[in-house]
Amino acid sequence: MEKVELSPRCPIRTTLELLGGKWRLVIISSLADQQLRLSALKRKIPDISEKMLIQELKILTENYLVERINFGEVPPRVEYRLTEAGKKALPLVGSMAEFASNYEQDIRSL
Amino acid sequence: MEKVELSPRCPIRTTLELLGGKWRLVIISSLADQQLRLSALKRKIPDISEKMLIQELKILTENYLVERINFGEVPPRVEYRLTEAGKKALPLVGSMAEFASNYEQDIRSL
DNA sequence: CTCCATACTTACAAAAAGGTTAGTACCCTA
DNA sequence: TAGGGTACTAACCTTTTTGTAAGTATGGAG
Repeated sequence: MEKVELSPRCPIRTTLELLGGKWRLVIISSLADQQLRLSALKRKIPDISEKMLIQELKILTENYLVERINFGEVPPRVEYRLTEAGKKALPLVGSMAEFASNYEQDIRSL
Repeated sequence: MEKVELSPRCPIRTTLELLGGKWRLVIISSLADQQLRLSALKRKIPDISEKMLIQELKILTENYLVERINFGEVPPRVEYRLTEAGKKALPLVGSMAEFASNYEQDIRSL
């Protein structure tokens, strides 16, 4: 729930602390090519609960992976986008996609 | 605890189901270049509990990412190694390491 | 015949993650 | 002045994950 303080130098652990869990990478990949408001993210990730979405966005923001832009309007308008550090998680998403596709291949031919 | 049945086609989800959690990728990266017996893995990952190590190895084995080799000796001798499918998780470990290193850079210059 | 080493199991408990539901604040519009 | 749309909070509960501690099986060495 709070800002992550990194454990002593296992890069896997570091990455898991920042990006682990069911939703963070899904959120990041949803922001890959457009900044979106909360309501749009909700629509893009239909099965996430509102609580988790907001909570995870908050953590990602606190860790400088996502930036929150408040337009100060009423009704509220807030948009989220990846920071430069956050964009660097995208190759990881790519690796995961590739692993998944390889895996399904490999399993079928078994 | 049981063999994973894949959810309908989100590659991130697929990969998380197979490799998510605190230990699986650590185990996989420990087996990257040598097949090891349980006791050796325990030494290599000192802070994993025996139960988790065995449990996660079992799941990885059931999902064809790790192979269990039983030498049928007494006292028991069992070794674990990555399958071809398991080796394909290594680039993912690489991406995670790179992300972590980038991240620490980016954070420092902030 | 007792003990040892190794892999593994089981029962239980604690902690973390995720989900549900109801509510708040804000100003605008009707 | 009542209601609507949007982002967000809070209290509570369930489920999942992880950890702890004790115990099992095996055959050979002493």
